[in-house]
Amino acid sequence: MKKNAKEAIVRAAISLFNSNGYSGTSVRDIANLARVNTATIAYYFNNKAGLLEYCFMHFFEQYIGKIEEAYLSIDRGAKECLKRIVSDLLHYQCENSQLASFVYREMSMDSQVVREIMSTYSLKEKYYLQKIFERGFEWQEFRPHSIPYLIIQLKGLLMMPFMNTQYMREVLYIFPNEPFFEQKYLKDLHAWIDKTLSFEGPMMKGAVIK
Amino acid sequence: MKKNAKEAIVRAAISLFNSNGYSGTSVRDIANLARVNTATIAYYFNNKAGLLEYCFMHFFEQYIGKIEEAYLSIDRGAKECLKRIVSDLLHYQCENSQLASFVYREMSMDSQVVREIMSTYSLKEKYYLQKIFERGFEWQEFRPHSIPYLIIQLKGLLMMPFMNTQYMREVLYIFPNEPFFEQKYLKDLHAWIDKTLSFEGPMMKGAVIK
Amino acid sequence: MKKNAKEAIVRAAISLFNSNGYSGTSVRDIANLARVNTATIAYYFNNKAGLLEYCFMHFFEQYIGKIEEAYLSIDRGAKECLKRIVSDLLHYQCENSQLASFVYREMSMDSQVVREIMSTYSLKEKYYLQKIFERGFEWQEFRPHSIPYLIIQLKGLLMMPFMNTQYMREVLYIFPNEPFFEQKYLKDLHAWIDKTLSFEGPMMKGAVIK
Amino acid sequence: MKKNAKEAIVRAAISLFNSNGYSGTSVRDIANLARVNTATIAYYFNNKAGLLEYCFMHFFEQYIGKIEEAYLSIDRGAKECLKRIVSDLLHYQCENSQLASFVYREMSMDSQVVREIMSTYSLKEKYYLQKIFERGFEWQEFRPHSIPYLIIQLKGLLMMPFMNTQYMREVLYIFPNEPFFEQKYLKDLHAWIDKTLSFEGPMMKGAVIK
DNA sequence: CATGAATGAGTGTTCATTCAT
DNA sequence: AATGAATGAACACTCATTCAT
Repeated sequence: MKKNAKEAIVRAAISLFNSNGYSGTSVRDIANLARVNTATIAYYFNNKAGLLEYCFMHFFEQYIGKIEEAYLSIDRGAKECLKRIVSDLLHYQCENSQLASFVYREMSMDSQVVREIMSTYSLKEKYYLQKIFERGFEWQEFRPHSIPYLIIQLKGLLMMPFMNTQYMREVLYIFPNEPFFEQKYLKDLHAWIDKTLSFEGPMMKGAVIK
Repeated sequence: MKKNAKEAIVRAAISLFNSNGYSGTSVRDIANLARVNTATIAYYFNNKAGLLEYCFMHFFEQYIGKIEEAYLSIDRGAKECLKRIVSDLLHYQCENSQLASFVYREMSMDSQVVREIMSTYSLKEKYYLQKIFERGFEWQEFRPHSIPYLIIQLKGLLMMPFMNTQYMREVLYIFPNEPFFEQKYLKDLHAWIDKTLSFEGPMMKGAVIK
Repeated sequence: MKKNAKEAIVRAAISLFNSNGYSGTSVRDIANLARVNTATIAYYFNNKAGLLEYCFMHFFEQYIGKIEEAYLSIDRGAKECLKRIVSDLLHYQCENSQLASFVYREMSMDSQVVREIMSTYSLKEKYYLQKIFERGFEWQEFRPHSIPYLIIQLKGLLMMPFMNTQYMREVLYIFPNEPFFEQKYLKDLHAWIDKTLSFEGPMMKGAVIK
Repeated sequence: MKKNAKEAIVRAAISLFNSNGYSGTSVRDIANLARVNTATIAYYFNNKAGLLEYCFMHFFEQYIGKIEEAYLSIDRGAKECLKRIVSDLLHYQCENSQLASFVYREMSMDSQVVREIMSTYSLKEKYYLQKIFERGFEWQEFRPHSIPYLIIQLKGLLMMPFMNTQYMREVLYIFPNEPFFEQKYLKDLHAWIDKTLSFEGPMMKGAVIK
């Protein structure tokens, strides 16, 4: 247990950042929860900001990884590719719901630190989505539309369940970290791709390709 | 200028809470921006928490007001009613984008204060949406579907542009407080209602009624 | 009730000063208890210090008054006179136990304000007691002894029950504002005068005078 | 000097609490006098209240210790034992006059903190005094009398010189921390035991035992 | 590898007081 | 005669951070 103090710190940090926010969490709180000395955090991450940075990096490294990996299958069609991305990202969020929730929230703050980390990943994500949408328009899989507005909608649908998990649980009785949710919500996301984004449903794709 | 110190405080608070978060903002920062003394904040709102509460109340009072008002037109059809709600809420958010942005973010925190204020409004909102969806199913305007999952999607689409305005501006070049955005995004929301939520478009409704 | 706001303030002040001490009591607390506005206190007493001063003056004016009045009967013998003083002061303390308790405590602070008020009264008190003791020695009513040391003992015995009323009540089950206490304790004080201060008891006095 | 910051804080605290009272003293004042940082006080004592508690504990631990130690000699007679207690306590107070003065004053406040600490010690003290008085009555060393009333008088005589040292110095010209005072006042206390408490003087004890 | 001691800056809050009304 | 609005200064306390060990 004492061996990986670093991991314990990260775990504690994610949990507390998620409940109380970054500036609402003190390094002492984290240290207490992780059962290490306060100075140990400085030892591993230099700063409180360093710890935040580590969490963000950790999250987005994998986040972008999923997108990049799925993008390799672009040749099987834009819709197919997008569906896979949506599926993988949803799965990733479900598995790391606390981290996702906290990262999405903190992203919206004016922090210089966050801003710098984010920009790279945001641009990468935009790049891939843009590519896929353009391909979809070209091959007439998707209804022509403003790409930024599509990105908003897609991200809105994807992120929403993790932006306010407390509301999800206590008002809607939906539990985003249960496997049942993942299956069910994935269908809804695919429905959006099929109905709103695409021309008129899954069958169209075949017709066009031919 | 000295007359309405209270209003100045609220304006400053919304702005700073939006950029730095609630716990990332000190009452002294607010006081400085509002050009009043720190103690004046305590005089009007007792607490920093009291100021937060005031902002939340202010926001949700109007937010629910819009929904209640629009709900009166339920007899003209569920889809029509829902479209009006979406339109009004979007407009309200655009006009108060800072407040909306900050409220949506802070809602996701584990604060006891926020929790208590929220619960009432969240339940009211759910109540009206539920009524509308049920009516839509009954009159066969909407595809039958799990109501909570519809609420997530609707709220996701509605809230997303205001959850991370910085990302919107700097990555997607979309400016949620400009009138152009409102018009354009409203169409997308209506498209979701027509394509994904409803059976197959605006004309269907008449057909069914017949 | 609104007529004599001043009296209400004083009453509230005595009560709160007694429980929480002078610096432990805020003018807002006093104002709240007296059901007046905070500024009303400033109106009547200028200062918080002014209110304290008023309480002290009020207490010592009467305190010294009792001594002066009793001193008029010095010709009936020093012991007789001292017993009357002791009796009157004890009675006065019992009737104003809260005020007495608080004044005795606050006297021991290094406050400049208190110091100045006190000095006059302390010197007056000392003057009369000194006179009485000297007379007692001269007429051989009292055992010759250092006057300051006698004053300490006398004051110690007189003040003690009011210096820690909470201890009196909760540990010794003695209630200094009940009439029973006054009667009983007065006997003890007289006993001290008879046994320790005087030569050998009440009867001696007559013998000497003869 | 930097080594024992804790001790420096306690010394400074006792001095300032004594002059200005607990609530009249700010932690910054204490920190300045002790030449440490304000936060250092929180580091060692958590709270301002924690520092107060420490002072009280420190005082009463030794105070009760003196009583308990002296009580061991109860077999040599109640009067003898009581005289030793009085002697030891007087000596202890003289050596720690500032602390004693401040503790006695603060005891009379309605503070919850103080109340809790006190109760234990007050009861212990009462227990031993009661035992001694009862023994004294039984062996006919002491005049039968209500024990609580005896305790008041004894404590009044013992504590008085330290309850208002400023008055002692400036009005009576008595300096409670000088050795001369201790000797002289001890005689007075013994006189009270011999004259008022006991039957008729030191020799009586032997007579009764026979 | 990890920590206990200590800190300067900053936190939210409360204070006694003022002043136009 | 009495007050509501507003304040500057002070309050106890917590913060992230440093550094010798």
